[in-house]
Amino acid sequence: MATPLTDRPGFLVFQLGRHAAARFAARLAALDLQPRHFWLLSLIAGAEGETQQQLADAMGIHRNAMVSLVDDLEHRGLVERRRHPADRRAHAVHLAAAGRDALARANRAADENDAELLAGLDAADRRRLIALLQRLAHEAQLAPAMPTGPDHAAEGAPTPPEPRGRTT
Amino acid sequence: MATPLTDRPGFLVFQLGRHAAARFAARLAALDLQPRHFWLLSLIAGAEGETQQQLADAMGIHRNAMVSLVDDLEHRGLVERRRHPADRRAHAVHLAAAGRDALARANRAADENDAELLAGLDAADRRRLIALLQRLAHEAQLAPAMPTGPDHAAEGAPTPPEPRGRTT
DNA sequence: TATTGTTATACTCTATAACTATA
DNA sequence: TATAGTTATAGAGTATAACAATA
Repeated sequence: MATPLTDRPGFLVFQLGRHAAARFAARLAALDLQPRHFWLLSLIAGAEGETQQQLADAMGIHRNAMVSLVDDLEHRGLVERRRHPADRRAHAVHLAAAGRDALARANRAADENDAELLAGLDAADRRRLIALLQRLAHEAQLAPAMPTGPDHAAEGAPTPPEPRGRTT
Repeated sequence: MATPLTDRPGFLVFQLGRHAAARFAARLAALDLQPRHFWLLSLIAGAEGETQQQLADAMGIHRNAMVSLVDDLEHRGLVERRRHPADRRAHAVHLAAAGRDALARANRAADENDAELLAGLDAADRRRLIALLQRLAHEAQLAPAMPTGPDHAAEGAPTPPEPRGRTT
């Protein structure tokens, strides 16, 4: 007998991730933002002045896709592209004052979203679930997504193992 | 202080879901299948003869998108569209013999994928995590995705609360 | 010679509307 | 009048290649 779909952790995280992202997108629409914008704003707030390449690595996307993402936020006046102090090819991406406000509002929307997602769990189970998910993310070597200290130079952001969808 | 991204359950399930889906897609590519095909095959195997509309509801997609999905599997000889016994507008979607074989192989790929995802957890923690995720999915009223009994007529598949991404 | 940011292109996916045949 | 399936269309997202500037 095959494992039922609903007993598969991979399927469950996929389905829950899609659901959470859709709900979050609906909430963020009032702020004219998308979940990826919130992710990027959070990254920049946690490490100001990083290059677009570094930010793209942290989000697991290509640097080409990062261009339009930074464009979006810059046109809204939420971030700034400055000259990189050490590399004239690169931009140093910084948070603008309006970006801090927008991030604060988006964080409140994320709080609501997480509260809704965890509605059926008590405090102890919430802690257990988050700890287990963090262990999975760590084991999968997913980008830390928010470097907390000054010691995050070169070892992060492993190259994803070519998750191509099609062979044709 | 705002909650770090990596402490947010919504972000964690999103990131892990994306990762698991990408890894699974890479494994399934050898079978010329995508994760959504596996999902659909599993649904049909669990409830033969359902209409495309019912299958679309279970997967949380529009019936328009279901057409090409069933087309894909039918062209590969994995499923069959038969006349619905009670409604001549509808198709009854059934699994072909080759579909059972393909599903068995895809289930083995899913087993590998889940094992990789859970690599860092012992058996007890795996059970705890799956149980917690199932409670979240149940609370979010996500489609059961695999009706186990004959008593799943009309009450399932709640309409998703318009998760539109854009206002413009 | 390699890397950063950028643009262009094609491809996939999604969302919506319309049409038909049935109910 | 409403629903199941289908088709067509436009939009968004993704992946790849190429280029200029700089390392």
